[in-house]
Amino acid sequence: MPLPSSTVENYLKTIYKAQAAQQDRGRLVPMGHLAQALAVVPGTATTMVKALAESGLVHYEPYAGVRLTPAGEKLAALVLRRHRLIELFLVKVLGMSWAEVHDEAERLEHAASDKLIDRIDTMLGRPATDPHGDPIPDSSGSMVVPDYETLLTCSLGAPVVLTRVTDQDAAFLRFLEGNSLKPGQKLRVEARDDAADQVVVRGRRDAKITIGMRAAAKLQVAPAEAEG
Amino acid sequence: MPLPSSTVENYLKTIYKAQAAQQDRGRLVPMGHLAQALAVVPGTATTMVKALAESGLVHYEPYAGVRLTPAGEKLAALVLRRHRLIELFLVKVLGMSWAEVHDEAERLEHAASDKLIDRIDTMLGRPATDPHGDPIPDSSGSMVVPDYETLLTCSLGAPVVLTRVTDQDAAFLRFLEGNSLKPGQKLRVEARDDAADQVVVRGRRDAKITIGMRAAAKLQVAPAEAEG
DNA sequence: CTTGGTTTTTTGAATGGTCAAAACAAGGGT
DNA sequence: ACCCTTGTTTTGACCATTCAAAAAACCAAG
Repeated sequence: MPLPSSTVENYLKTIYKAQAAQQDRGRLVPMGHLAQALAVVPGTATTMVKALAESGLVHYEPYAGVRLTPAGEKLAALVLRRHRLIELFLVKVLGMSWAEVHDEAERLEHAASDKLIDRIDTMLGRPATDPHGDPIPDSSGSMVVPDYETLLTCSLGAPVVLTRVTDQDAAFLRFLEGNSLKPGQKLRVEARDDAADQVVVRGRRDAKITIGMRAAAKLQVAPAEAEG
Repeated sequence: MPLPSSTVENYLKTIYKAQAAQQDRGRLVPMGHLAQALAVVPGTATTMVKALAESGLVHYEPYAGVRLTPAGEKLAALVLRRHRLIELFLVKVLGMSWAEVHDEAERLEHAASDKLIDRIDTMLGRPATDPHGDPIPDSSGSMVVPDYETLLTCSLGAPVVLTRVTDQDAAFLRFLEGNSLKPGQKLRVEARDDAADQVVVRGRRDAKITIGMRAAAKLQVAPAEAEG
């Protein structure tokens, strides 16, 4: 009944993202994974998850893991909505860099009222994605999650558009920005070399950019038609 | 050493405002007053204040009261700065009503980083006051506190400008707004009647507005020259 | 002075969130 | 089947913040 604390919101958000990250939604998230993602010891996660289960926000199976209930999923999606709208707002309206908005949003998401979030949403024209290309849930908590290819899986030579970056690390984002690798940028994958752990990309003005495969997997793309 | 929690920030802010509200800065704020302002029982305030004294943020005299040290005063001023810049930002940039921004700012002030606050400050052109006319401390924590008259003390008939409203109650602010009584508005006090608890004011388009003396004391004004 | 009433402090207990470390369960070799 | 590793839960403790209620200090009036 009482508002969820920011701790609760963070647990739900983290479970949500862990579920989304594993191909099979609906599978249980192991406690260890959750604890690590939240930077707490496993015992703490167990305690907290049992409390969340009491409140009907998660389904918990001892020694197996945890999964959001529909109620928990909705709450988590609304936290994500706040987070992503705030990020986009900070970039678009306050001119902050996409590399620094994540931490800021991480704190503001627990303090902003629904009213404020709705205003931001309206002011930004009900945007579909945040600066990293992450989809923004609507006010009822539902969200379309497009299933993109990555620079690791898309076909060689095909023109694509960078649509989503699935890593919020500030240093990584600054690197991308320095190479004009932001959502919307048109690209082609020129070559991949498994042995050398290299993916060679042609970006803005045909500039050649070489990145590792772990990084390439974090850059999602959609097919592009025209020339850029 | 660690960042102050929002609880600590709220105690400091409240002590600061209590000190400012009593004519004599430097006088001790009684525990009872502080407890009431923070909506906690007196014992809680005592406990917390002793901890603040340990950290060197306040000077505490048992059975007498509490006063901010220079360190505490600076911290409090920076909280106030965050609060007031956020309020102004919400009004100016997001178009929210001045009646509803107080509560929002009350939560956001503990979550916004210095970087964000500086950006807001810059975007608004380093404003001197918030939507209620309260002065905004600069980033070093210093602030000019002008000493205004109120609608209760200014001379009858003299043209004045409303400069500051020292009450954040949403219903009161909505009432003022409905009568065009916002900072910047030119006014004259037409009459005062102690017995009837009435202050009669001529405002926008010479509209006559009658308010009680308690309310009049909360409206601060400065002398105005020209006609409005 | 002494008494009475108000304000303040103390004490003991509760809550939410956390950790460290001991105890426990699960599941795959050999 | 057994053991051993790995992951998980339990236990006991701690910190910050709070309340309720008992005890103490203060102060003004007689």
